[in-house]
Amino acid sequence: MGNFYEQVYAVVRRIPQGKVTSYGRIAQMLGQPRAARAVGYALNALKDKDEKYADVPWQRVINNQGRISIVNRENSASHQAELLRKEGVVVDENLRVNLDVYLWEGLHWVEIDDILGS
DNA sequence: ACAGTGACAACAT
DNA sequence: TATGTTGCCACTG
Repeated sequence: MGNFYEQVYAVVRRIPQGKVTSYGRIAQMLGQPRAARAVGYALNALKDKDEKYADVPWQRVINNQGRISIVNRENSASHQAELLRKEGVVVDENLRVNLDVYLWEGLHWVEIDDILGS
């Protein structure tokens, strides 16, 4: 596992309850604006990890269109929707979230430096 | 070393 | 809006 994954998890852990962000925005925060797919890949890898990563709120990451990206895989998409609704995020019947309301502002460079410099 | 694989995103129809 | 296409990148066998 590369350090990139760890950086992704560190940022995702900072997303407050009731807010969401996108794969692309996380990639930007990490200084790699085109690594959106890799971010999704990193979150996908969480299911193969131990309880040490159980606190990563992966459900708070959706795509840039404000839509849940998980495709099929035994309804895990609706599962993500349920987790978000429990946190107070409104997810419509088409698995869409209003980013104008729930988008997380993200981290400032000082906080980013704190995370990456660990 | 290298081709294949995604929970992406931008752009074109 | 809704699809389809193309470029991307970290990670994996």
